Parts: sequence; C-alpha cells; structure tokens
Amino acid sequence: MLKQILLGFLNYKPMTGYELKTRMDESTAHFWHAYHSQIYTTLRKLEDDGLLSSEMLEEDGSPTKRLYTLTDKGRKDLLAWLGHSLTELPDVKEDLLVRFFFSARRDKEQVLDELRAQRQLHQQKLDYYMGLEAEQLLGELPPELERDGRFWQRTLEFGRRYESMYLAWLEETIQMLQSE
Amino acid sequence: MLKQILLGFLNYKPMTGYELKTRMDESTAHFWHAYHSQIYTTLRKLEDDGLLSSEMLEEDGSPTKRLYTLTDKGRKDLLAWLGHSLTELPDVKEDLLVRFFFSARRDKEQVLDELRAQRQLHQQKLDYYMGLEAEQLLGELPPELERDGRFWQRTLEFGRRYESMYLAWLEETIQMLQSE
DNA sequence: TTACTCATGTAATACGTTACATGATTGT
DNA sequence: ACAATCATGTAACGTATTACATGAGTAA
Repeated sequence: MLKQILLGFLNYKPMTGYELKTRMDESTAHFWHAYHSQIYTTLRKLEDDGLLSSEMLEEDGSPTKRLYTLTDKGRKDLLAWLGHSLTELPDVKEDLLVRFFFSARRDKEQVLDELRAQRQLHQQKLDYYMGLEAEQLLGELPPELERDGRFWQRTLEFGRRYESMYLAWLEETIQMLQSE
Repeated sequence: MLKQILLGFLNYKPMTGYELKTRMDESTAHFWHAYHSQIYTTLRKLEDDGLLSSEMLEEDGSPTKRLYTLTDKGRKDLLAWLGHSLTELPDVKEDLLVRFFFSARRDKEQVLDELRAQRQLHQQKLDYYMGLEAEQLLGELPPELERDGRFWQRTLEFGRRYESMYLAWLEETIQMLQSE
C-alpha cells in the first residue's frame, strides 16, 4: 500500500523521500503510517522497477537530496491500481480490543487506568484533527487542487468520526466498569 | 499480537489449532484476523519457546489432533503482557481511505460505485454483528464466564459502532459526490 | 556547544499473506 | 459419488518495524 501512496503523491509533482515522509505525516499517516526507513527502501525498489526515476539535487546551503519523479510506467501503474475497486473489506486491527477481550480477569483499577489513558490519547488526537481542519480551511489551495482538497478533507472527517466513536465507546466502557 | 491471542484463549482451556482458528473467526477476528497457516506456525513457535506444551490426541472417528496447553511460563508471559498497559495509540490502517485520498481525478461514477460496494459490505457486516449479539444473549454462559462474556460483548459493541460510523461516512460521502 | 531539523541510508528481525499440499470423516 | 467440514502443515513472498549509522546546517 505504501507503494501506491508514494506513486499517488508523486503524481502531483516530483519530491524527495524526506518531503514524502513529511507529507505523509500530516495527511495519509492518519490512515496509513510508514517509517522513513520503509519509504526510502520502497522508493529505491520502485525506481528499480521503472515506476520512478531519480536525480540528485545539490543546492548549496542544504544537504544533498534525491528527487524522485513518476515515470509513464509509474503513472500507468497508479491508474491501473485506482481502476480496480476494492471488492472486500480490509481486516480491522485494534490492539486495545485484543487486550480488552482478555481483561475480564485483570485488576479492575488497572483496566480502568488503561482505558482512561487511551481516552486521553484519543481526545488529543481528536483535538489535533480539529486543529488540522481549521488550518486547511484557512490556507486556500490553488484552484487546480480544489477538488483534491475536498477529498482530503473527507478523509480527515473520517478521522474525526473515528476518534469520536472511539471516545464514546471508551467513556461508556469506563462507566460500565465503574458502576459494576 | 497473535501470540497473545493464542495464549489468551489457551488460558481458558487447552485447545487445538483448529479450534483456536474457529474461536478466533467468531470473536477476535473482528479486530484481529489471522490465517490458519500463521496460527499453526505460531503455536509451534510458542511451544519451542516453552510457553505451550502439546500432546497428540487420537480419537477414533476424527483426524489426529494436536492439543495445546498453556504452561506456567506461558501464563506468566500472558499476565506480564496484560500488566503493561498500552501507552500509545496504535496506527490505523484504512485501505479505502488511501484509495479515496487519491481519487479526486478518477472517474466520478467509478468512485461512486466503489463507495456503494463498500457500503453494502459494511451493511452486511453490521447485520452480522447484530445477529451475533442476539445469539450470544440467548446462549447463556456458565457463571464463571459471565464477566468475560460482558467484556466480549463490549468488543462486539465496538464493532457495531465502527460499522455504523463507517456507513454514515460512506452515505454522506456518496451524497456529497452525487450532488457535486 | 548543544539540541533540533533536514536528509539519507542499511541490516536484522518480525509479522502477515498466498499458494501449495494432504488426508479423514460426515452428510446429501 | 461429491461436497463440505474437520484437521494440519510447509514454502515463498511481501510488508512493516526496530535498531544502527552518518552528516550538514540552524537556532538557542
């Protein structure tokens, strides 16, 4: 999936690995996170496969960068991937639920502490998403990216709802345990 | 994480790989899915590490089974894992959002078709979760598993909310695109 | 001079998926 | 006879994480 994300970003314009990493961190990381180590190795692999080309940039006053550009083959590959719709539901992975599922025999206060800590983290993330939305509305996008911007905004809206849903579940679960 | 799930189940009673797979499919698979190939290899590894022991069962009228039992070391390992609360938020991975993020330039009807197909799948999953709940309420658990049952029910409730949230987001996103 | 951001990479390991492979029993 | 379910495994591959490693420029 990282492959498609990298091709997707490079479809807008050529970028370095570092720039792709920072872009991901402020947008797609909310639904697909990657470490820089994986990004750099995947970029190399995509270049080996002919989906990207790269050139070294040596500007004075900044470290040497490798700029990646989408090739025709890469663009075709991206479009082919987008052309084949998802026909199944991807598997959900929720670490906390695994822990909670086996927590009936744990010390109740310890479980409550864990749930409260998660509540705080989810609240922080929701606050962060709320902040991001305001920012994005203020910083207007160039006209050719307006439609893209609405799609991006929609993924952010998903994040907000996910965090709200999670918070409500945690809140009620904490209540349930407290009043046992 | 599969490791902890297997230890968690075996903390209730000894089971075979096949039984663990079927148990997972009707409970934890909703938030952590695993293929039988991974289950069998992980069980072997846990036995190598001394967290499980196994014995062959040869009953007439059924294939040979390998019954796994949690060892003291395994139980200690499970309790240690449960004892260390989650202090971070696990990364979310949402395939559809990756696709949607890069879909502003795709054919609108194709995107709508994909969203509608996902809507149907999520509706099916929600219906399935609703059915499961009814079942679980009918089939009463033995008294010593009552508290466990409430915890399990709570993870099912999470699944219901997740699917409801997803459906609402899809519905509104479809509306948004249609009225563009 | 110390810490932070920019910038890139490799190596080892762990985890997860798909495909291949087999064989018995049960129900229609 | 055929399909479904029970039951277990291996091999190859793909993906993701953690740790190790380096070095320049910038701001306090």
